[in-house]
Amino acid sequence: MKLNRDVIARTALGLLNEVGLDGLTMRLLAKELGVQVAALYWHLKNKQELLDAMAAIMFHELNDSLEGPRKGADWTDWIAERVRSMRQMMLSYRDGARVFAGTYVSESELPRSIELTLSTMVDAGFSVRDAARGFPALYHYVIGFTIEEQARTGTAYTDDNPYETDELAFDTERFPLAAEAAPHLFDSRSDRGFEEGLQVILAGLQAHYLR
Amino acid sequence: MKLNRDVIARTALGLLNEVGLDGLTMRLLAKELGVQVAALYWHLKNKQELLDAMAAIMFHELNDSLEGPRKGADWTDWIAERVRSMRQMMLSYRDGARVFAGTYVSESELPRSIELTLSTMVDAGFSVRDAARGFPALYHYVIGFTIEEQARTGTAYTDDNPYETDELAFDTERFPLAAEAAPHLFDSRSDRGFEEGLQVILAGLQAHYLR
DNA sequence: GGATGACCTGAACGATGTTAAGCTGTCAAG
DNA sequence: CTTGACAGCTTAACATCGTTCAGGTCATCC
Repeated sequence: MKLNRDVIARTALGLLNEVGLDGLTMRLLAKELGVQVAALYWHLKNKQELLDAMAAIMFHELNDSLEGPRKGADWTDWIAERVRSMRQMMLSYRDGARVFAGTYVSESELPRSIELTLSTMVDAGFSVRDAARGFPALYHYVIGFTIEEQARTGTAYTDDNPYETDELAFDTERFPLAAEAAPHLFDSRSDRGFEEGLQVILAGLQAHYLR
Repeated sequence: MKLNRDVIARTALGLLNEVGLDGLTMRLLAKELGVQVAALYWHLKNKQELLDAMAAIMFHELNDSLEGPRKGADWTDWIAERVRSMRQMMLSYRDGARVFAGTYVSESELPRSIELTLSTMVDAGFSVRDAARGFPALYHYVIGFTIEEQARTGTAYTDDNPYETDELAFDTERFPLAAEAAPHLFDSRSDRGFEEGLQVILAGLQAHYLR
């Protein structure tokens, strides 16, 4: 198999799910490709460039089949679905959020993705300014949520993951509200929590800009 | 000076601002403390425990002087101020968000901090459930925003930081909205963007739960 | 058929986190 | 006052990491 930037990055993403971000070494990646380590440096300047290429593929995966909303569809449905699929994309790779967040994507799909989002919101009544200022709230929410989500199940703690203490318990006497809220705060079905935050922010965009 | 977990972690936080997270090595930290590397492992099991200790201090710094809102004050003012100071705390250390996010804090201040937040929201009319489900939207927003913010000015790219291309320009023909929105999307005064997202989510909490 | 250049190997460099074994002082027990 | 234990450190080493560099191999073009 011919080696190139893209094959390397895809193989790296495959390995990511087996070994996690900290376990992803250049040597391991080279072995997986049946090649010596130094060969990778013919195609990539350094490891950061590998991570960028991985993030680019993730971004591509998210946006290449992206279409605008159907005529007449509610803008919130379309936006919500985009945000959900962004989380799902990151969740589909171990440490996916850490790889994706803060890695620059120069993909040509970036402007198209932005344009589609803006036009959907503008069609719904946002000004361009408001759409551009408002949407990042959702973007940063997904990033933050998913990073925290994956940190809880991540590799940072090989054993004794402190997040896995069953039901963080609060002192009912001193912290009655926290104790009552604990099942909601540490719900293991984090889909619920994600969805509710998403709805809150959508409601916020509506309330803050559309009336 | 006597060495202990706390002194080590505080020194590490001091070093962080000079060398960044990737530059923060155990050897450098030992040198700063006038001690041999292995000495650190008497006080810490491994580097992850150092990071946890650092995050714990950051959390402490944020919450030890925390007070509830004044009687009669608007709940959004108090919540907004907490969220702002959380961002400022993370910004006050290089790579602060990466250190803080996804690092478990077992501080005894955690329940008090949660209790204070919940009670403020409950006083404002939220049910305990809604407060517990709604507040994380803000929390995750700050995390995501600040991580991205610091990634843009971080150390991942020693030179040629691709975020610093002056004014990401979009093709005005093909992406008219994106081009028009560019000054808002890549505003270097990121305080503005942060504040607006914050207001959006607060409006969302209000709209989604309080009517 | 010899040169060129893309692509890869082989071997090394310095730096990293971490561990094992041994030294040193303090301080309580005898 | 001596002795022994133990906290706290040093010294030395290990495996592994990202990265570099000089030198190979092999198709391609003049």
